Amino acid sequence: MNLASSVGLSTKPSLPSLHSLLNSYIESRNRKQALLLFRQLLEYNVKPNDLTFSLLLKACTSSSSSSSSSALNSVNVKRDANQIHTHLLKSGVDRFMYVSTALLDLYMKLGCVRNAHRLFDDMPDRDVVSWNALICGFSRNGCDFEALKLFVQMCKEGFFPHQTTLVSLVPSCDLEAAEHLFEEIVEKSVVSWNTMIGAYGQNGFFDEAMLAFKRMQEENVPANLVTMVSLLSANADPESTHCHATKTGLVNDASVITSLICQYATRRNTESGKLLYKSLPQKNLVSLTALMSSYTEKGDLFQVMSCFAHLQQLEMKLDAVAMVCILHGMKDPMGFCLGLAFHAYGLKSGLSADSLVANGLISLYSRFDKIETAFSLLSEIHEKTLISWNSLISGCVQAGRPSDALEVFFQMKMSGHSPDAITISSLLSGCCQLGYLQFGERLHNYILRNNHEVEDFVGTALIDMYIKCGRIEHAERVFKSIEEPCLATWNSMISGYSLYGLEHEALACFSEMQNQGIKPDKITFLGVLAACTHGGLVQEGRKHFQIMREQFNMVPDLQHYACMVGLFGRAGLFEEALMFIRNMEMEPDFAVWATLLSACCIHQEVKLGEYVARKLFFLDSNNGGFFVLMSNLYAVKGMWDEVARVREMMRESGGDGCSGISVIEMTSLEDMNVNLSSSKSSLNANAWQPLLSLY
DNA sequence: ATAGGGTTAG
Repeated sequence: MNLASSVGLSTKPSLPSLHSLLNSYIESRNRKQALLLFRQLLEYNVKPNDLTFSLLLKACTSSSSSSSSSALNSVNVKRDANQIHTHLLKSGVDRFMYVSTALLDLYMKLGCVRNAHRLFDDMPDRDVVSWNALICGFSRNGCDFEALKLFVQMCKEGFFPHQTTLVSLVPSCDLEAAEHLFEEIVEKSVVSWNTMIGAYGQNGFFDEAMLAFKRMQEENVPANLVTMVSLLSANADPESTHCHATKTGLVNDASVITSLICQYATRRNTESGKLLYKSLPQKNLVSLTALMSSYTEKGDLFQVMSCFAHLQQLEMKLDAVAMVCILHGMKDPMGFCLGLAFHAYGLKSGLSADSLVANGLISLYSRFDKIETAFSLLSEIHEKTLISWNSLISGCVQAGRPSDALEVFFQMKMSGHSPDAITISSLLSGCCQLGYLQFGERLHNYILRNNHEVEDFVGTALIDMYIKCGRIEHAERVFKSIEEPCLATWNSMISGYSLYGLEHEALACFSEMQNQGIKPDKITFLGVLAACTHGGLVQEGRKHFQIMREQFNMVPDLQHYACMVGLFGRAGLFEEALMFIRNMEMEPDFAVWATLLSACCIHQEVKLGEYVARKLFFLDSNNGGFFVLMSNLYAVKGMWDEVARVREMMRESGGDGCSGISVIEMTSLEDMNVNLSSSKSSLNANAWQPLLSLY
């Protein structure tokens, strides 16, 4: 390839002319051209100086590849940085501190922490700027402890920390230390305030973020667009922030608009999001992605697609993030077809090579039980991240193939990844499906031994696993070890007690939860009502149903109604049950009537039972469950002719009444094969072999 | 120097 023509040079260039060319590449963010020019300069035996390197490094740092969000992570840039490093040493320009510092900064931005550190160690002299680049780099790459250690070392060596260094250290500290650092800053600039607001927000201290913002206003430091963005990501109220941004003129900024769209989306307000997007003078992909994501959350596929049409009208192209967002919205069969079309778009545009998009595709295919496709997608990812593995593991579990999930988990371990909270909670939920207590216990041990935090998700999954595997006392122990259980954790425990017929424990748990200031949701009430039903606590059930509607303004779902019908029916209060069904705000479904029929069986109510069975037949004649119930009801009353008639109807309708499968825990591979080789489960004994000796 | 859209989980 002719390098000269590719960068438009035909004669030996002078250094100043090369520098001005490099400057133009920096402006157009063209890393590749800048490097080509540099290579050509070497071919022409022009000696680069410190400015040449400085410009070249700037071109690398500011480079933005066409679409991928992970531009700076690419292997290519890392390779280029290493080459520049070599030439830097060869030419002796590394004696210029500012050039070495620029390279150090690039290494840090690429995540090459070790290279950066070595470069720093090799530097003959350091100044505050190079120290800052090093400390800031460690902090940005999540090496918080290192960053703090270096900060101390820097102070020991007599350097006075600059405000920048202090700011960059804030994310490395826990919050209290950050506050101390912050108070150390005498002249607090907008940037310092923004950093503190951001730190509060990222740690979930939303009230503190708001307080810091108020203090900042009191001290007459004017907010800028970063303040708005940080506030919004600290869950600030979108309306009042919107108001503030409008008054200060900051609402004209695209990133503020994007953040507002997102924050309105958390309140399910897509209408304001749409208006904000429309107000943008320059449409851009990031804001549009935020808007699409708000529609995705709401399940409004039509609006997602019209956003996509809008994007095409503007002749914009999707990038990886936008693609992932769209794929995430494909949740029904129609969506799956569209998802396939977007897979094709990804293949044509090259986007599907991005591991982000590949992960999104894996979840898409698993959502529709296409596990084989998901498997092959994973195998094609070159740099498999933990998220890629997790996507497939959770995909298998969701598709009802927990043993495949375990197989993938084993492969993941082999490839050198350690499970995180998401891996573990997915696997635990897979254990529930298999009733595989032993493996669940191993995961629990793994969590304890590796000091994994038993946080919301893992804690809830553990409790669920123990409950579904018959060990309520273990579930209780886990529950009691959690200091501040979240709503889902409380819900698990309440419905667990209810499942075991421990209605008083369930109700005690419910009131304890409210004492702790946790607001119940619909799932909580499902557990509470089920507890009342199981325990025959009619009055308690009535009371809680009323509390749910009147005190918490919730509209009951069909499941809540079914629960109540069961409560009345089991107590023999058939008139109340029927009145209740008549007064429902929605059409009773199969489950509601089936609950009543089952109560008829208990109380041998043949006449009502026949009436209900007819209802059920018209609602869903393919669901044969009510045949069995009816047949049992007649049998209890000794009405054998009727039993025979029902059995005959059952045969005619094709229902065999025995499609259930029981799974019991297997303690050896032989057991497993015996128990499951003939069932629907895709359990693969070979996959389990290594697991048994895993820990 | 501080920041904007996204994926995996109960």
